[in-house]
Amino acid sequence: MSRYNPKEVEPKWQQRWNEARSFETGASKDRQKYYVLEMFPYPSGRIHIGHVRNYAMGDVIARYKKACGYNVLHPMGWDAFGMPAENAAMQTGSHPAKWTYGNIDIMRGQLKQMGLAIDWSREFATCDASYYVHQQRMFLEFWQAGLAYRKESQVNWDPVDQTVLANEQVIDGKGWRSGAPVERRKLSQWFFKITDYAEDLLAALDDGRLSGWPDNVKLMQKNWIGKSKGLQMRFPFAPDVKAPAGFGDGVEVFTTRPDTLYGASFVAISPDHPLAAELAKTDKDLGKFIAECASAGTSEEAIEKAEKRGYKTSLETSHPFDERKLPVYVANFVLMGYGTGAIFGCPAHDQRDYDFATKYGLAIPPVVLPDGADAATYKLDGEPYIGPGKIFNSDFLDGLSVSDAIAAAIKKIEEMGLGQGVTQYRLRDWGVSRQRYWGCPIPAIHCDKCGIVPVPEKDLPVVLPEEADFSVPGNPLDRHPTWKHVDCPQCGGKGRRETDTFDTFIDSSWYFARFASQPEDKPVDKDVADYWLPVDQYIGGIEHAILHLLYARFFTRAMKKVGHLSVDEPFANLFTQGMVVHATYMDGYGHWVLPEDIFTPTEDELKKIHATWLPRYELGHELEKKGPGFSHKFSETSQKHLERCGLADKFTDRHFIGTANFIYHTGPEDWLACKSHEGLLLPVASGAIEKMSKSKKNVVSPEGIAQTYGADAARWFMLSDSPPERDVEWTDSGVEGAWKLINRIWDAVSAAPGILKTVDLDKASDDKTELRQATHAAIAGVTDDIDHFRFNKAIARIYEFLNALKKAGDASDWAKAEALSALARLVAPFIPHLAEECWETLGGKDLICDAPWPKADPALLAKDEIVLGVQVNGKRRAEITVPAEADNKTVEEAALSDADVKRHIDGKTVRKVVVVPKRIVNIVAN
RNA sequence: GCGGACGUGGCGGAACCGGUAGACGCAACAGACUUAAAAUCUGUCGAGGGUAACCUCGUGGGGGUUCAAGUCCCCCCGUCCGCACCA
Repeated sequence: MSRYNPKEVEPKWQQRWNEARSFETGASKDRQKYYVLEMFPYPSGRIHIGHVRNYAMGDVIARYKKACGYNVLHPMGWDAFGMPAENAAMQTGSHPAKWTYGNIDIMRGQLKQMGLAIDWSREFATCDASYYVHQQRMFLEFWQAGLAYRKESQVNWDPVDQTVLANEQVIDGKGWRSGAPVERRKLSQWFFKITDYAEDLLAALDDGRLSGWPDNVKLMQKNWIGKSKGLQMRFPFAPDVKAPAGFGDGVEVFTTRPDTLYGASFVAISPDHPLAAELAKTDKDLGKFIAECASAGTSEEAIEKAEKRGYKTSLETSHPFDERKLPVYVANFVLMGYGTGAIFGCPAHDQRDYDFATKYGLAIPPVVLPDGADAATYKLDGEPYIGPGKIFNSDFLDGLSVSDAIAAAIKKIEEMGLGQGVTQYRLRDWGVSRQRYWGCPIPAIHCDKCGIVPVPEKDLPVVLPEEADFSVPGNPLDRHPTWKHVDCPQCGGKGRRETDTFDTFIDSSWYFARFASQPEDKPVDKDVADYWLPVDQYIGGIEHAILHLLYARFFTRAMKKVGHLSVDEPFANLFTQGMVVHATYMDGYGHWVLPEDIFTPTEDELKKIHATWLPRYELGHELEKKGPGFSHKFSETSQKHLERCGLADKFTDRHFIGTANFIYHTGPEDWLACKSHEGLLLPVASGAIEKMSKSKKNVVSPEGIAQTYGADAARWFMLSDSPPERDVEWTDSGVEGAWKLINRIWDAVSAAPGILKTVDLDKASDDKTELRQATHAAIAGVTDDIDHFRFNKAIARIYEFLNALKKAGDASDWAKAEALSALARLVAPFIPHLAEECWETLGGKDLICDAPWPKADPALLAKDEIVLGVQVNGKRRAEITVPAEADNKTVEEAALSDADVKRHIDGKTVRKVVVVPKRIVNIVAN
């Protein structure tokens, strides 16, 4: 019996699959299709273990569905545009294209080593002109169809890097790379009209079109779209007010609480509101106030702390229902981007309005009376009342419930012609312009005469210039000496290319459609795309729950509108897998340490470490307990050591001890060890188990694992321990366990070489031995578990099956052959290389990746006898064995005559016997 | 602040519609094989009590519904995630 050697076996089968083109998807449409897709990777350099988990899951599904007879599409490509390539160019001078394609070559090789059942013939990168040309084409179509437009908008501008930053790239009001305070600027940008689909994107979440999506993702999308119904209405200026030019009608506000209109005591507009800008022209102090608001931080913290501030303008509006006049403020807490950028303030029933009114001494009249309160004596108790109740102090609304009053107020305002009920969304149009080089060029030309003009179809693709200067910040396309200078396609005069490129989220918004069909002259061949779409199973990280998935859903609708697709929803079933996490390690100097550099010290080594490091440790503890500025008396040994090293006085230095911060929290007896560059022994403490990241060095390389244990072991372990949607901790003992399993399977198989040639499994057997029952239970269980994405349970069942197989030493050859044949096929989706090797050794026909999935025989799943638990007064007291088909009466008699049961009901009267068929018997006695 | 998910042995986790809590794996311990170690194999493995059969307790805490609760309901505690001045 030879030991299993993945280093030889894995490449051998990868080559066979390649030669047989096992995973290239045919064009035949006669079989039922199944499209399984994992979110494609960004080519950052090397694959990491998280990729392995992601692609292993998709691979299980792909291989399983293929075995079940589906026409499976399982492609791979590269999300290849993006900032890291440009950053690399700035740092190393390597061109983004060279960097990106180089990484792709490396990562493709690594993925192939994983033995994934991927149709590599469909591979592409989004930075291929042959891909993005269609993106440009579709942009022009969207533009024509009114789905793309240009407008001025506020952006986060990094004055050092000279680029627009996404909100996520602004940290505490500063640019994430430059650290410079971010400015808000108005820029003319391209937008996609995703708000056109707000209602449908929302509706599909609930109407069954996305029944295959996890609830949490649907909820996040729902919140993101943020639908709210309310009233948009106008507050006319008071008769004696001179309205500013262009604003004669008054102030347009949005509210979800028109029931509280009688509680209004002010009107507030956003500092970014056009009316504010107009007023600032003649009011310097207001201009100053607006500037202050603009420079305030946009971080969470800043918003949290930001005080409600307002500037009282000279304007006043009339209340629509009574004689009151309401002052108009410019207020920092009113957002221009939501609603109309203006509100009416009802301090009694809104926290923000309450804070504001308190600060500026405005009236706070209550208009909602909580149930059970007395209208005559009711007073607010230091805070606004947000809950339900009856409206009062409100004339025609008095006595109505909140919801009835909302309807009544809207009706009245509509009758008065001051506004109408509207639906608002939090979702805003998708700004897609980026001042970057490494992205898809936007095919538009600016002409002084003709305005903005589309690049004619025949001139597509607009490709990036190869030469570009990355040595200074800013957009290399904009400062390129020649690229942007072109003639206007309309008038032939001098024009300039659009130098912004597309947000890379666009690239990933339709790649799944391109995988299905790749004609040269259009984005997709509609017939072929209609066959493959939607993706039957999409798999990826929860971090894409909102943006990527929402954009892809929008893009699919937009592609449908311009005639490329027939579906609304791109992904029928979505699975969000957890991350791979790993313990972090830090040495005594406070440096992160790679797991592979750590070892368990011998006793001698530990003594040496203690001699040097215990004083620091002690000190650290004291510092933790007492805070800085304490005096500490060292133990005698520590003191001697310090003096000998000349460190005695240094230990009062906070910085010095700070370096050892991490190790204070671990007992010295638990210290691990590593060696410094100079070869010195250092203590190492293990810390939080976190997402693997380069900066914390808690990474393991998939290549290293594959070298030691093989790709199969890595795949098996990634799927075995935790449920797929949860995080899994990478541990050495875990992979070793997987490696053991591989050898156990190999041992079982190699004890019966050629058994599938000597035993004819087509000849039926009426054998009903335990092994056969175990075989069919395993088939049924594993099948069900894979169908429900429970890979960890499927794996547990395979272990159980393997244990049963080992115990069944005396089973017939026929039963053994059946068991081994099933075993190989059941493990094939998880550990495909070993499965092929087993299949060959057993004497199976052809490749196992083409073999059909085993079928469970229902006759063998049904057991003749079952074991039932018997409870007395709800506590389990005995077990009885009864025929599976025994009726309740027989079961009851068997239970009552059991010796243990008799003992427990001795001296009591049996009141009731509950028999739950095939589950349990409960005897109630007292 | 709003919304959501989760909490089970030393660890990762099973437990389907409320029906024998702890499947399977890891770690640990004992034994076999070995000059020895590794590997492998066999066994033990929630806590407490008992020679034993067995008994008591036990799914974050408290209460409730039920013949029966990890599972359902109410309250509390804790962890994680999303959104966040959204009118």
